[in-house]
Amino acid sequence: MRIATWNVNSVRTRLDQVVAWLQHDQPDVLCLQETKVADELFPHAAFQELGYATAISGQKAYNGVAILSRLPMEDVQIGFGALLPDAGALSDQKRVISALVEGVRVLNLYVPNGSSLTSDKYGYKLEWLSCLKRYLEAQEEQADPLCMVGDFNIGPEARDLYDPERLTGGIMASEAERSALREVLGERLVDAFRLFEQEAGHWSWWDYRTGAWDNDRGWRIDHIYLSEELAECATGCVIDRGPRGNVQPSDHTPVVVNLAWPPDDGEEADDWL
DNA sequence: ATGGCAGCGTCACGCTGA
Repeated sequence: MRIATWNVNSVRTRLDQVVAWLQHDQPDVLCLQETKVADELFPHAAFQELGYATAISGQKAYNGVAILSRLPMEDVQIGFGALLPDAGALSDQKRVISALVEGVRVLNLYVPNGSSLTSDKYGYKLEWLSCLKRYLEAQEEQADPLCMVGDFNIGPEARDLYDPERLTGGIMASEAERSALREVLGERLVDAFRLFEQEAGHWSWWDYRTGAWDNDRGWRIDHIYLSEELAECATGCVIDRGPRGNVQPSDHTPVVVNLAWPPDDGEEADDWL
């Protein structure tokens, strides 16, 4: 099973690029962030024509997440509110959607950016991450293997930033954000990309401004996290830089994980014997 | 220290993102 994540910065503006990428890469599941469209205007048909079912949680102009799947998708859950009745206003912005695919809980997140360390939005980001931690505790009780993907708006380590000396401590690289993310991951979730690649220089986002793409000044802020039973099945995880080089690109590019899932029945039988 | 680029909503430019 191949699962991908891509912040497309408007699914309508990027529709042709997303369709082309789906046809080329053929993931089983593609999770989108920043769809920036109200549900009634979501371009379902373009994806259905390619054999992908759609699960969406959108709003006008900002945020918005979607899951596209060519495998059967069950039990779609929208917002923190689906598992946390007391999530309240933290569930208002459309940043959380999940679905069960082949017995895997695919959780698609668009973590708030936070704007700057002195902004109210920064406090909201930390609050939101703390709510996510509680949400995952509730999810764990359901006992489904978890594949948590999305735009985390955090570079977890120095090797995830093009200029760690200058950027560490600032927005998306502050200790409070990083430690909130570590709390979310706990002992349960591992970064799929880092199972296969230890070096710096692998980015998923390049600022539109100041020639960041041309100078390869990027960050790795789009991640795929796996619970243990899935991590054991991971056979590769790559960042596909290609779409960032498109004409009129998103500022993010897709991240893809390959899983040998469901596990081979024969192996299970061997284990059992 | 600041703005730079892009999308949206609604039609001139402010808000938001990262």
